[in-house]
Amino acid sequence: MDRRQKKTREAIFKAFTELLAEKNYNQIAVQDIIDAADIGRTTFYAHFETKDYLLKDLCEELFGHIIDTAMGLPHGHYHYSCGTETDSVFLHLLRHLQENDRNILELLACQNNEIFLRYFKSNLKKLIMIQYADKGLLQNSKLPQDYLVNHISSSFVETVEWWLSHKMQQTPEQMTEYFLSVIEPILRS
Amino acid sequence: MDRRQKKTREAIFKAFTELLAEKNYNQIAVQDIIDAADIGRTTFYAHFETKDYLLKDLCEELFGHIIDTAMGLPHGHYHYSCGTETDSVFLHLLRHLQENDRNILELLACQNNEIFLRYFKSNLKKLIMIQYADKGLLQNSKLPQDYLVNHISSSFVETVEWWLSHKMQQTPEQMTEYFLSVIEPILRS
DNA sequence: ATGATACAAAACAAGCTGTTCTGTATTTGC
DNA sequence: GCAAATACAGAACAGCTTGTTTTGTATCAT
Repeated sequence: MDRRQKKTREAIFKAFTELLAEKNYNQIAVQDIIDAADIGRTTFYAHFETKDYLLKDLCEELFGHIIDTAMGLPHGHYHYSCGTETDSVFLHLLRHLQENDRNILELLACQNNEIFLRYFKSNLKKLIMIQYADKGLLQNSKLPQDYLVNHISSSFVETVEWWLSHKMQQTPEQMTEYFLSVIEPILRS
Repeated sequence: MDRRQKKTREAIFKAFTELLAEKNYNQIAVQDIIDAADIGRTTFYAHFETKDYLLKDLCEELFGHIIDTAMGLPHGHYHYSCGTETDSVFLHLLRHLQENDRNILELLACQNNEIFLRYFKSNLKKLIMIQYADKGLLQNSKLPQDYLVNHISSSFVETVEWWLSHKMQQTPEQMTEYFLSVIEPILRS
C-alpha cells in the first residue's frame, strides 16, 4: 500500500480514537476528524465514504487483531504462558486488554462503547464456538446452543465492562475466576 | 398538566417511536419528528431541548412504567397469575413484553436498541436488588454483589434480545426456564 | 372575561455534509 | 532517472439541519 495512504489512514484512525475518548460518537463531526487528523477535506472522503464506515473499518481492524492473537496466531508480540491447558483464552484476552494494545481500552470505556462491545461480542462468539464446541461442552445442556453461546460471549463482554467500570483494579486472573465461576456451572449441567 | 401540552408531548413520542422503528436514531432529524408529529418547529423545542433529551424522557417514561408494573404496583391493567410463589418477576416481565405494551417491542428490536437496553438494564438492577437481596441469595456467592447483580440483569436483557431475534416464537414460560437455568446455578454456589 | 400559557409560521445565522474543481507533491513502473 | 499514475491540499458550492427569534393566534385556568 502507498506510504501516503497508510499514513493518512492511521492519522484518521488516531484522530478518531482520540475524539471518541472525549466526545460522544454522534457529537463528532467529520470536520472534527479532518481538523484533528490535519488532512484535507477531500482526502477524508477519498478514504472513507462516511463516518459510519470509518467506525466499521476501525472496529474490524481492532477486533480482528485482538481475536487473532487470542487464538494464538503469530503477531510478533510477547506470548504469555499460553499453551497451558488451564490457561483459558479468556485470561489471555484480559491480559491483552490490560496491556491496552492499540488504545482499545479508551474505546471500550468511552461513551457509545456499545458500538465496540457489539463487535467484540460478535467476534467472541466465533471464538467460543471454536473453543467449546470441539470439546462438546455446548451439547450437554438443555439450552439451545446459540442461546448458550450468546450467553457466554455476552457474559464475557459484561465482565470486561464491569472490570473497566472498576478501573481495572482486579487482576486478569481474578476476573477470569469471576467469569468462569459464572459460566462453568452451566456447562456441566 | 395542560391538555394541549399532553397532547403534543404524546404526539412527539408517537412520531419518534414510529420513526425509530424504520430508521436509525442518528438518521432521524428533528425535522422528521416535527413533520411526523405535525407540530410547529417552535413547539418541539419548547418541549425538548434536544433529540437526546427526547430519547431520555421517552426511556424514563417507558421503563419506569414497565418496572413499576413488574413490581406489582397498581396500574389498572389486567394482572396475570402474579402472587404465586413460583411465578418469578421475570416471567411477569416477559409476558408484559409479549403484550407489547406501549410499542416497547419496536423500540427494543429497532436499530440502536442499545439505547433502550441500557435503560432496561439499569432499571432491572434495582428490581433484582429488591427481588434477591432480601432473600440473601446475593450473599452466598464468592462474587462481589454488584458483579453478580450486573451479571443477572445483563443476562436477562440478553435473553430478551435473543428472544426478539428469534421472533418471540418461544413462550414466556420457556424463556423464563432458559434464563433461570443460566442464573440459578450461580446463586446456589 | 382576562391574563397566562401553548402553539403556528416564517425567517434567520451558523454549522455540517458531500461533491467538484484546480493545482501540487509523491510514488511506482519502466 | 523519467513519466504516468496516484494521493493529497485548498477552495468553493449547494443542500440540508439546527436552534433561535419574532409576530400573531388559539386555548386554558380562574
